[in-house]
Amino acid sequence: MTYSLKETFPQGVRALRGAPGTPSGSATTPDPGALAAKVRTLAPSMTRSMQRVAEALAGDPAGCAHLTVTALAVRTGTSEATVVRTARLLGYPGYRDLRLALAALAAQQATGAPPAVTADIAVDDPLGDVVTKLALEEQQTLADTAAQLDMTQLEAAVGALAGARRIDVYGIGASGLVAQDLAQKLLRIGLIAHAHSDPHLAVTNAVQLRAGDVAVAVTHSGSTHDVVEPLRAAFDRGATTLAITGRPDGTVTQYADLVLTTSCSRESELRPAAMSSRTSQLLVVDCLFIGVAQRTYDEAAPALSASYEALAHRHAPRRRDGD
Amino acid sequence: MTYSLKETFPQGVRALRGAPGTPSGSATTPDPGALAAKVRTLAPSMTRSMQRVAEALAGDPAGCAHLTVTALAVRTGTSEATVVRTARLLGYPGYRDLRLALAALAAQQATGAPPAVTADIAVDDPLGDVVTKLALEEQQTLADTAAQLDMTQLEAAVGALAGARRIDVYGIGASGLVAQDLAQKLLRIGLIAHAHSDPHLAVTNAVQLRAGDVAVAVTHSGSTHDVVEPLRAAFDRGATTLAITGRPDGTVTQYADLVLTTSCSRESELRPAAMSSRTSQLLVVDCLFIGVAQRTYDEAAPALSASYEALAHRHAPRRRDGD
DNA sequence: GAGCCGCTGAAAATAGCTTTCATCGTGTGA
DNA sequence: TCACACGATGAAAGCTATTTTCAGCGGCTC
Repeated sequence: MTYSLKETFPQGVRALRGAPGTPSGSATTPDPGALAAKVRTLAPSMTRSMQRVAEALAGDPAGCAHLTVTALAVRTGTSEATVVRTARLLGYPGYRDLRLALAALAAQQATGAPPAVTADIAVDDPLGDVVTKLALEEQQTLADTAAQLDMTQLEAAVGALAGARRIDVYGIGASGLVAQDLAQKLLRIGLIAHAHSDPHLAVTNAVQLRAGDVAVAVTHSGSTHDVVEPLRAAFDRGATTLAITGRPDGTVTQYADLVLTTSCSRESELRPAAMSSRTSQLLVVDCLFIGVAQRTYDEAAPALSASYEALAHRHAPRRRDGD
Repeated sequence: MTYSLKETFPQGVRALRGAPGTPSGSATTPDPGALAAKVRTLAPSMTRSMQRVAEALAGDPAGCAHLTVTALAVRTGTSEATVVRTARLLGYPGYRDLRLALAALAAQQATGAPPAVTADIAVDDPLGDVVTKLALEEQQTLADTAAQLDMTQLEAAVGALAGARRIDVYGIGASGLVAQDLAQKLLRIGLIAHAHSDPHLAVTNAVQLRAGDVAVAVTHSGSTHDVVEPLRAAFDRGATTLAITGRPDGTVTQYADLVLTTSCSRESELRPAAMSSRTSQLLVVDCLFIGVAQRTYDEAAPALSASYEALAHRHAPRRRDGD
């Protein structure tokens, strides 16, 4: 099987440093649950006709599984080419494989409990409903994120971080907090990590990096200039660069050796995507943290306890546990 | 689709009246579970090579789902024709459809027996397990938090924030990020909110508060001195004080008019409670935010859009969405 | 031991999937 | 405002995978 994929990845450049994005189809069944999430994640980067196809897929996976490329093209009022393009964007080598995943998904849905659909949070929802809906949405986001996380990239990212001489993390706004969270955690296990939210300082720091260092960019949009620039600087200096983004097609991935994609829950007016992406980002951060802690256990464990001890007296009478 | 079926049903007549044995392809999922049984039932009526194929199918449905006719023929040491014949005998119009059913079956099997048990994350867990376990744990935390949240207190807190002249949020370390998150969100909907992580500045600010202002303390331990002090100062000055804490018996609640309790998931060595409390805290913060946004919708909505507009140009070429 | 029957796989035929390419619409810069 | 460039799109060519055909071969019967 030799799929050329020419049309899908025409950029070419990235390939030199190992193109990210492909969901490393190695696993026997790459969890079909990821499909719905992927559709949502990638929808913004789709063209109109591709969105029509994606919509049909998400709407009736079981039905679509029975259709040939041509049939699906007709049903969605598009062409075979578009259907195949959509399949590629969703991470499958071609329509054939998408169809298999679709069948699997349909089976899972049929087996699994009824979806328990969460309606959008409305302006006049009573507070009790808000809590419930929010919790469910976030739970969904977590499941989606876990399902579509590229384990190969994650492994590589953990490896890079664990062996890094120095780690810089860039993030602005809400993503800035996630960046800080990552840096804080890594510091606690004895790594040299810093989060930068000031764009100028970030770039200033980035140009100090070199091979063996790691730079991490956290951005939901994938194109936040103030975050892309530092990463680019680090990339140019030869540091290993990692992007944690909700948009695998964003500009940030051009300068990222490794990409970890976050998925966003349904957005609503009161709760825009940028705000709900946090959950997903934090899960990724935690995975990175635990991964690194495992790899460097001998140094991480004492470092972790040490930081508790250090903070213990900061708490009033009662028991110790760091905040 | 025009399958001639000549070899399998050479009688010709039956086809006209709807051949039996065909799993009535109309149904969305023709029950893939039946496959194993069918193999057993039909095995006696199979030729030797067909049995070899059927055996392979029953033995490793997931694996076979990935194979083309040719590949399966090779694996079973038979020919394409035999594979197709087997598929027909099993009741599918052709190999293509058998393959779909196979994928569905594999998915069902995978879903049916998921370990589900959230054992502690161990040092030697493979990364894939870590991701799954983490996601499950966090989901559990969210459910727990939502379940035990005191709606009366939440209502009251939302009311206080919505009508506040000025809002101060105190938090240190990991909780400091949550504090910042709350402040950022409230700022976006036009409230005057600030997060303080510097204990001295926090106290300095706290003593400026008075009735009509709101002070929020975020602390997992409930007794972080650097957070309790500012809240106490605010409390003494007559401001409305809110504590978001995991320990409703902590010292912080002594100076809190309102208390929102967060719940923490099981802690493990690699993932101490302080670190996992974040999820719960953030859910509470989001509930507060949405609650306030609902109450002040007329001002909140435009303020929210305004902040997107303001940030839009910060993103490189592609479509807008704030970080 | 010879003839018949039907299983079997090689290869031809076809259906379905993938790629290419020309066209069209849209947004951009002069 | 117009010309230009670029990306999206579908028609059709090209190719792969599936299906069908058909000749050969082995076993079974007489």
